[in-house]
Amino acid sequence: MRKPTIQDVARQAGVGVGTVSRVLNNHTAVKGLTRETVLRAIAELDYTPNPHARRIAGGKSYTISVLLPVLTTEFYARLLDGLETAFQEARYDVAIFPLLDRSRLERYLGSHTLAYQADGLVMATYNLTQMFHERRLRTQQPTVLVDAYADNVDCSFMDNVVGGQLAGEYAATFSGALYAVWVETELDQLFTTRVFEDRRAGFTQAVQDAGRCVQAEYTSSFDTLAARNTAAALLDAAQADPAGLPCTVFASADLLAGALLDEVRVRSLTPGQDVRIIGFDDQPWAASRGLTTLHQPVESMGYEAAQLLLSRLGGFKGPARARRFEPRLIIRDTA
Amino acid sequence: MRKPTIQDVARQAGVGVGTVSRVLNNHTAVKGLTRETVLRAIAELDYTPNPHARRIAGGKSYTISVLLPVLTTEFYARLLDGLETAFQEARYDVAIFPLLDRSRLERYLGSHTLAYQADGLVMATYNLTQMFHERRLRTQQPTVLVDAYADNVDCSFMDNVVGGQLAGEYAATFSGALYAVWVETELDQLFTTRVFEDRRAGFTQAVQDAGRCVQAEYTSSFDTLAARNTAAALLDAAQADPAGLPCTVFASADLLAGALLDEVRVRSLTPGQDVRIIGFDDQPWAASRGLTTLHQPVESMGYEAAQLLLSRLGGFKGPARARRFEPRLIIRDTA
DNA sequence: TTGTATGCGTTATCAA
DNA sequence: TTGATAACGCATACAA
Repeated sequence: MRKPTIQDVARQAGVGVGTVSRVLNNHTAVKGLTRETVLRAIAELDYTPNPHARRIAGGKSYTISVLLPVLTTEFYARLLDGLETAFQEARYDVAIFPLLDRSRLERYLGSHTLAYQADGLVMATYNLTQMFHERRLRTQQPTVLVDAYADNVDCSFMDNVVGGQLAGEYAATFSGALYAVWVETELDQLFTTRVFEDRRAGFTQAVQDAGRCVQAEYTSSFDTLAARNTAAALLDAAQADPAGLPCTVFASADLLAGALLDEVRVRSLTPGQDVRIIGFDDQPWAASRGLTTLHQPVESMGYEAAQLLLSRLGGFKGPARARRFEPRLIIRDTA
Repeated sequence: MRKPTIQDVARQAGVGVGTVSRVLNNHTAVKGLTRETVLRAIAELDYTPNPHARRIAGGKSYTISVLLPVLTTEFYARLLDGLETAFQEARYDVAIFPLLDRSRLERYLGSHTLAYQADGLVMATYNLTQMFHERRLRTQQPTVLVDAYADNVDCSFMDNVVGGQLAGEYAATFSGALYAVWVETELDQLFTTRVFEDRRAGFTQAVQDAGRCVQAEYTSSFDTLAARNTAAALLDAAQADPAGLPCTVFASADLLAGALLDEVRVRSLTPGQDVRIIGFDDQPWAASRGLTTLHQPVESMGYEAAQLLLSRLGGFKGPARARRFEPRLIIRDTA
């Protein structure tokens, strides 16, 4: 059976197509009663507007392309949630371009689909911007950065420096040795982010300000095996040092904190007592494991990024804006 | 400046719009000369057809939705490559729906976008099909499975049983003990696949057929730390056993093989001599590390899946077809 | 083999 | 506030 069109709805409601269209788009106040009638007709016919027709008539694609690396899925799932919620509210489609690797990025940039496919671009990785600039791809479309910061571009970012500071301030309240585990900066420049550097900077600053110093710092790649080995090395050192325990460890990502928690347990040490642990990210398992960590308002960051872009699409011409979000310390059992 | 339309091209080429359209779609032989003229005009104007107009005029979306889990990115990047190549040739767009988690699946199924957005569906995970059936979502659209098999649905799949057999046959040619490491079946039912069970079945069969038996089997989750621990346990056992070395190990995924290779090196054993290793997947690093492994024609599998779907879209009405692809043993240094 | 005309389902413009 | 109607850019049936 044929899909109902706006014509069918208009007929059913006994109004003109224009009116239906206006209801659909929340246009200039359609009179309450008429609006009701139209909405009822829409419901009765189970009508869904044809997006393609809308696109050609409107001369826009009503689509936003989101370029995002596929890495720590949890984070990006939440980010997408925020983005999609906002865009759906504005009747925009979201086309996701998962950057599985560099060759796929090339593919997207090469394909002309971006030209027609998108009214705007969301880029969820810092270096992508650089790439766009380098390659003179100063994309025609309005662009917004999420979870990244750059001048002259709208962006919605997480203040990882503050996150690190919160961790540092809290860690400094505990007596005993202070340790920190950092994430090795990735080699792949495409997906490089500054988040870990930022967390480190904030933490170091806060610890210094508190007149404390870090006993030892460790670095691990973002990988369970490496994290576990690093945890073991850290605990070896702490246990060997007469003044090493109790100690407080800032693990700059929950993945690292989890590995440390495992290793602490294996050694029959008590988390939160012998070894206090502060993570970062508030992964889904963090609550059940009692991990003290920093929670990031990722959805809000995504939602706001979308709003920034939508305002550009709505004609906003002002200078680039930056929206800052702050992680929040969640105190649980481990510290 | 306005984007050129098909009208502009027709004017520039001195032909009718119909002719331009025909050239665009490789329709009924347009005379060679006319074709040339049109193509030149297209090039001169740097014309790109407006996909939205095409969609509404054609009454189709010319878009294929691809639902795929985001797991072993390497594999899916290659799979997408095969799919996109085929669909691009047929002037179909590909909309990717990365299933980061279950809630996102719900989102896709719930949103009406699939209805208009796709003429066909590619599903890259076995259980998705089940879900579609269970939820009576017997999708209106023609559907094809990739890297999965089911009755009554077109599918293009990798024969992991044969892959396991090849590994088993080759392993059986070596004297000494035989070991195997399997991947723990994932708990998340959504993304469950049968690939590891299949590899195991094939391997076991081949080893039995060769009159050999497996000394010991190990299971590991798909994770570097777990893999490394498993490798250590295996080598502990082998080294403790007077007849344990030299031995041959089938690691049913390169991730496991890599961890084993690391552990072998750490113990100053010689891969390919003390411990022969056969992996599975042929990851990008496999060649440089000399890993003997099974290579899967993933791109071809994707390409063929696309062809199956395209033939349905072209009106093919026959019964469900299944295209089978076989892994190929790549012998390098480790075995 | 090619050109012309019509239709696709919206949005936007202009009257009413 | 609403209805009628002209775009939007392409595919396709039909005519030439």
